[in-house]
Amino acid sequence: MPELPEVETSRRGIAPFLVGHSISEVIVRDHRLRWPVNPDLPAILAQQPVHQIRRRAKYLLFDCNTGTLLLHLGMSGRLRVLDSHQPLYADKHDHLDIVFDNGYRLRYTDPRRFGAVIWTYEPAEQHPLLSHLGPEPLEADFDADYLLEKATKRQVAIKTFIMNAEIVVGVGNIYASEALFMAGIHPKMITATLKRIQALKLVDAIQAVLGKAIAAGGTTLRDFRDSEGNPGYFAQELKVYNRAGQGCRQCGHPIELFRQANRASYFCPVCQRL
DNA sequence: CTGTTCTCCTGTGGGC
DNA sequence: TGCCCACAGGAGAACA
Repeated sequence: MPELPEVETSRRGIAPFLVGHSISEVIVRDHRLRWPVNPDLPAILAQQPVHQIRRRAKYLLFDCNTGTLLLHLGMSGRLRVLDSHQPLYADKHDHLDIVFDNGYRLRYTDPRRFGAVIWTYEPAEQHPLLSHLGPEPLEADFDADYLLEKATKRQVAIKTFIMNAEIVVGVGNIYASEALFMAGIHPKMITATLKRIQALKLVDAIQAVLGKAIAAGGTTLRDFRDSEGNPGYFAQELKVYNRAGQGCRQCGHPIELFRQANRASYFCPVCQRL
């Protein structure tokens, strides 16, 4: 479910309630996430202040005194902040609560349990899950020169390439399709044939689509909700994703759908060229 | 090494 | 209404 804009929307929603406050209690109702939740987590986190909540790729990083809590939402994860006046009934998939000493409670919900909650004592960026990640798409080191340099060494379809977190992080199936449409590039194009002008357009497109999606509070196709339970509004701005058979917003030709690397891939055969 | 496919899990929507 | 199948926003692991 969540790609970079949805994770960033969640971060912005929860941080004001939690940053600077200490954890008083951690309740793990189901430890069976992508990796089992460390049984010592409640003891480790108790009484620790959360100094900041950062995002790296699609991970949220809660910086504490002795280490960092890494949280990934997987496909169906959600975060909410409950206040002390709300009823504490826990639903079927409410797997974890982190209670803070100001009365707020961070609740992690994840029906498919593809998400992860991991404690690390080492600096977060040195953790094996983070240490091989590529640049953040919205930061300066992600540019056309970088993308071209990586692209010329590969023989992969461009959509697979930009969804590879070792190349650039945060671009999932929705925004990969959207960015390629904006850049006028066919999703099957082989990376090694990428021209400089296309690399420039693609970097611009990735940054533009992610930026607009963050501003809209993310994309809600079905599940995604921000920390207050509201949907994201970028779904209505999608140009190709989930629009198979509907007219291209630029040329009117029906949007096509095919399976690429086991994922749905949407494109306009007129506006996007190999 | 590169590139592709499989896998984890539950919920939902479409076809019959 | 019910049953069955295909598929869903991620990404590590296993495979060729």
